[in-house]
This record gives sequence, structure tokens and C-alpha cells, in this order.
Amino acid sequence: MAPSTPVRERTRREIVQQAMELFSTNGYNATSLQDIATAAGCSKATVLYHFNGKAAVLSAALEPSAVALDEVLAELEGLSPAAAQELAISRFVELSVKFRGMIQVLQDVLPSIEAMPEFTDLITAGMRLTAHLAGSPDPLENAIARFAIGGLLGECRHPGEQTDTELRALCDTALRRLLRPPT
Amino acid sequence: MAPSTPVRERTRREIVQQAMELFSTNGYNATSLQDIATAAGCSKATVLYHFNGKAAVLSAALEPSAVALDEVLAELEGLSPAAAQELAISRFVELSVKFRGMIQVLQDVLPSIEAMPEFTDLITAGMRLTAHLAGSPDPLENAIARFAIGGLLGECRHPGEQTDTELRALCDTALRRLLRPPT
DNA sequence: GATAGTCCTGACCGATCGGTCAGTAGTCAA
DNA sequence: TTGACTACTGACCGATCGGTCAGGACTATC
Repeated sequence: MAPSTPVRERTRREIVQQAMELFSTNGYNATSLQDIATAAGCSKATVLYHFNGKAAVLSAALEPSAVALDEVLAELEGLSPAAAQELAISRFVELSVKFRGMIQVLQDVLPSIEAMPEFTDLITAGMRLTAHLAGSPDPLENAIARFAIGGLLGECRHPGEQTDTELRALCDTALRRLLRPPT
Repeated sequence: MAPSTPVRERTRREIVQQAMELFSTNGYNATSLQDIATAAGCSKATVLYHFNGKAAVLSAALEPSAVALDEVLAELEGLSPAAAQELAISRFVELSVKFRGMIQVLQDVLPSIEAMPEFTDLITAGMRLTAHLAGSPDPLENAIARFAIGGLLGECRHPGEQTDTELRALCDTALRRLLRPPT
């Protein structure tokens, strides 16, 4: 592998950054490689010189959130179900607000994500988080957790319409009502 | 207008039916006019002979659910907020299970639906239902209602993975936890 | 049999997509 | 000065998309 020269890194970073912006705004499928190249100030061929296809660009754009998700999962390891659920809720709200743009992208890619081998790790990580959110092996509670994630994904589709604080309050309230109903 | 001969109606119905099937399975954007034509046993030109563009096919496929939604809204008219919310929840669950296939399509089209004048009525109907689900003008409750719809849309993306009964139970539980939390 | 209208189709169009490739400018060590 | 390597690009490719259009097959009417 090349020792990643400064020039190489600068271009790559610019491409990824512009790709994140465009993916967040317009979705993955509606963003073309040409769009990314134009925004990054280079040619489409350059994008494909640095990344092995469009999915690789998405993978790079998704990496920070994937890393953050893995960190949360590591933090959850070994906790009791109840404690893990509690922590999972607050950490998930944080992640959702921080990566709201990228979360919408997931929504867009979800139907065809199984055909992209780049994202199998991300999928299993998501499923593990879902299990923690459910808090119990009950299939209904697991479905509720999926429901919660779906609602959150949907709500993160409207960037700019609500502040981070509003979004955090909404997600926190909704997740707690769904996942920790008073007995 | 032509007096809608039997032949015309038969072909139209076949196209719409196959389009519903394909839209439900693969989403709107991932379904081409050629796919619809092949499934309906005719040519792409025939589809465009009967419908004024791809969006018109979607509009026809969505019509039964749009009609059902309007009926529910009419039923809600004049009720007190609390009674309307209660009825809106159960009716919405029914609708979601009945039209689960088409609901996923909405998810797929939502980002670009504002550019399609065919669906302005459907959007306003959806917003009115959201307001009824919220049960109060509180912005947070309204956001929660949107969250609920988003979760439901997301959950309806997995056709065949759960029975109608399971889906009904899930939606009912989730909606009631979200929208009618114990005070 | 001629005419008109309905239903349908193959051939074609321009646009856009993701992706390939030969080649160019610049840098740097020998 | 030369040769190797990096970063990059314009031109091009095949495929697919939604949509158009002239015309054929069929039927009903006169």
C-alpha cells in the first residue's frame, strides 16, 4: 500500500466530506459520482481513482458513524440487560443527533444494502444495538425496538427543520415511551 | 373521455395490479416501466398509452389507500381531540396492515414527492391524520406522531416476515405507548 | 368493401448512470 | 537527464432509464 501522502489524503478527505453532504441532503441513490466530483472540485475519474466504486465512497462516508456505533457496543458489553438498555437508549439518541445526516442515508440504502458486502459489519452492529434496545428476548419487544429505530430514521430525514436540542428531546421521549413503558 | 370499454379496463387493471406488486416488493424508484410492462404481459409503450407517465401509474396504484385514508378522515371529523385520537390510532393500524405494501412505497417516494403534483392531496391527508394522532397541538406530541408514522412505515418494509396479526399487535402496542402514555 | 376508432407495439430518442482506460503533468531519486 | 511513480483527467463505454411516434391488427359502423 502507498504510504498515504498528504496530497492523497487531502483529496480523499474532500471527496468524502462532500459525499457526506450530498448523501445527507439528497440521499445515496439520488447522488451521482459526477455530483460528488463537481462538489469536491475534481473529475469523476478522480473519485474512482481514490475509491473502488460508489459503494466504497459511501463506506468511507459512513465510517465515522460505524466506529462510533462499535464503541457504544463495546461499552454495552457485559452489562445487565436493564442497564444495557438504559445506556443504549441515551447513547443511541446521542449518535442519532450527531450523525443525523448519515442516518438518513442508511434509510435510503437499506433496501439494497444486503447486496453490498461492504456493510455486513454495520448491519450486524445495528442488529446487536436493536437487541440491547429491546431489553428482552421477547419478539414483540424486539419488534418495538425495530419500530423505534425506524421512527428515528424517519425523523432524521428532515435536517434543518429542528435544532439538535429539539431532536434530542424528541428521540429521548419517544424511545423511553416505547422501550421503557411504566409497568 | 372514452366510455372505458371492457378491454381497456382489463388491461389497465392488470397494469395497476402488477405495478402495486412490484412497487411493494422493490420500491418505486427501483421498479422500471419495463418491469411493470413485462409483469403485466404487455409492452412498455402500452403502459404509457394507458397512463400519462410513471407517476400516473403510482397514483393509480395508490388510489385505493388514498380513498381509504379520506374515509377515515371523514369519520374523524367533528370528534373531540381525545376521541379522534383514539379512533385515529385503531383506524391507522387497520390501514397500515391492509395497505402495508403500498405504505412502503410512500417511504420510497417521500423525498421527491413534493415534486409530484399528483400527490398533494395525499400529503395534506397524511398531515391531517398526523394531527389527529398527536391529539394535541403541542409540537412535541406532533413530532411524536410523525415519529410513530415513521416507525410504522419502516416496519411495513418487511413484507412476509410477519403475519397480519403480528403486525397489527406490534403497531397497536407501539402507537399506544407513544401516543397515549400513562399520565 | 370502405371508414373510423380502439388498442397495442417495435423502433427509436436523448439523458444519465457507474465505470474503464490511455495518457498527461508534476515530483523526486539516481 | 532520465526513469519511475503519484495524482489526475478527458474521452469513451455499455446499460438503463422515462418517454415519443408512426404504424399495424382488430372491431364496429355505415
